[in-house]
Amino acid sequence: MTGYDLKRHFDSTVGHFWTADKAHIYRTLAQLVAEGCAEVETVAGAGAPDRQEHHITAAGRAALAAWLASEPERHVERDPFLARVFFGADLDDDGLRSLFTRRREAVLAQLARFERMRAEAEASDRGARLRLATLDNGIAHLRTELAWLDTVEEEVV
Amino acid sequence: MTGYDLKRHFDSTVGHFWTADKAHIYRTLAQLVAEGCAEVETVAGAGAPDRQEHHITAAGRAALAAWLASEPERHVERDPFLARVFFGADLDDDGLRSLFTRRREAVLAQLARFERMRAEAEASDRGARLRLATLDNGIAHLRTELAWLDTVEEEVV
DNA sequence: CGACCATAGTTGACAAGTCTACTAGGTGAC
DNA sequence: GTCACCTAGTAGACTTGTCAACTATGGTCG
Repeated sequence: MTGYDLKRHFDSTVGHFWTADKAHIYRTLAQLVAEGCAEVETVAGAGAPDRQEHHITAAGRAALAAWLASEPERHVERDPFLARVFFGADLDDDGLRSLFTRRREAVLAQLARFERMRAEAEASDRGARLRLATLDNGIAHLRTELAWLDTVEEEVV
Repeated sequence: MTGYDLKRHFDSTVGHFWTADKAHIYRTLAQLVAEGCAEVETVAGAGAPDRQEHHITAAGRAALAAWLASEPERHVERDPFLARVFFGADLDDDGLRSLFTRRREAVLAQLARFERMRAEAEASDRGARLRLATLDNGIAHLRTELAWLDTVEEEVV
């Protein structure tokens, strides 16, 4: 893929568990090439600028395999919504209700996007099933978030 | 609180949705004081080093209120476990099973910690109920993760 | 014809956050 | 008595990631 392709993939398919800035993508690609994990092939663009297509090398595959088998790095949690709930007592009733309402709307919108993607997806082989499973993970957590919002709004507001 | 107190609170009560490095905490406190959002009071330590107790100022309360009412920043997701699942087709069966098993163990351990905290907690006033709600949010998502793991392991492995 | 949009990529300056090592006093174990 | 650990805080170097601006080319819309 090119950096541009990668950016689009990050924004669409894996965006719910991994985001990336394009400046970061291009710099990381350059680093991967410098490390011998990827190779670049310049392809003349058809009615568009030239594309710098990046291909994984044998060394890159080995590095990927090592990373896949390694212990997942501890995920740094940082949820600005929950942080607001934590200090929610400093909000008035309207502010608190608004906080929950906006959250619900954002979750519902995200859920609708995911379910549309889910409907269009195919679980042809194991790889596709696993990629689909990450989407199902997102959907399951969004539904949990909605159920939790229901309980909290009933109990607290 | 002192930076030291804050570090302990981050690690215990809010760690599941907001982590912090102590170097970062001390620097942020210094910045808050420089901005007039906090004041420092040096308290002689009782059988321990002096404590730099930080107290919120009126300006700090105003900034907190503004932040509470503001739109929650878009949370940057970055989940190293789901990233591995996404590329899981490049793992052999044992590797994939091990990935899920280790995840399940980590989730169960975290869930046990949260449920112990939940049992010890009291929902005395609205503030306490809201803080408890953030814990319940963590518990709900951990249970969802376990249920999802069950489904995935049945379907894919 | 000009405005705007999509493709494709680059760069500098920053902000955010982490790692490591350090100072320094008091407590408890062996 | 010395070693490890807890409290409490500081500081430099570093990595990571973001923002904003920039260069290009070609196509569509009014």
